[in-house]
Amino acid sequence: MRNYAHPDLADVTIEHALHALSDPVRLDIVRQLDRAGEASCAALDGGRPKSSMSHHFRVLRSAGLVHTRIAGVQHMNTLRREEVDKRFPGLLDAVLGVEV
Amino acid sequence: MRNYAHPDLADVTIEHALHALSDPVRLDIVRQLDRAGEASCAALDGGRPKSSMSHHFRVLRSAGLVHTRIAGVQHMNTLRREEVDKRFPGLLDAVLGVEV
DNA sequence: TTGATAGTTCGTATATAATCGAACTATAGG
DNA sequence: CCTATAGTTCGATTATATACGAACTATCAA
Repeated sequence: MRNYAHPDLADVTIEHALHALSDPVRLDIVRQLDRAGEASCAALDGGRPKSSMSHHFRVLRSAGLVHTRIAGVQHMNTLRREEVDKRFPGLLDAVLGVEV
Repeated sequence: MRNYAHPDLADVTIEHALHALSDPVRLDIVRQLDRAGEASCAALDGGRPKSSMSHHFRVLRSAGLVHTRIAGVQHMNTLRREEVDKRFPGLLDAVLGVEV
């Protein structure tokens, strides 16, 4: 694995983004990235198996929500905030702003 | 069927709402209700079987997004706009405002 | 009361998604 | 070169969703 492909936000549908956000594990990841700014996969796993997390990060990347950069042995994730905000204005604000 | 139970929005999670909105058929229903204000099930079916539509309306109701009132032989649906806006501020604006 | 209309419920088939162990790949450090 | 670490990929299992025909229920109108 040299590096990841990240889709152009123009190619991401709102359905795709909503689906990615509708899973509790992934929503938790997104919330943590929103606070933390950048984090490795391991830092966000909450005790779940690596293969499960790998699956969820893949879904988040394919929905254009998360960017993953390889930094040595770690894969560092960030929210694609600006791009997502441009493509889906107000969506992340709404989702992240909810009283839980 | 005398009438429907509609959940209190306080009992609806954001995950549940996002999941309900992530299906293209249901998103289409929500868009149409947003424009039309109120519509029967049949008016929104786009040629799909009644049993399929019944399923999707049930999901939308259980996510607190749609209210259904029985009017004679028809079941009239509306978006629960105000309540959803109070529970998930900005969510419907974001979802309905997207460039398709 | 008969028939038409609108929608539900049930059952089943099929598709999609989540979970996670095991084997694998890549990088860093000793 | 060896080992540990971080994460991926594969494959199998299980869970959850979707799709939709068929039979049913409720209402209205003739």
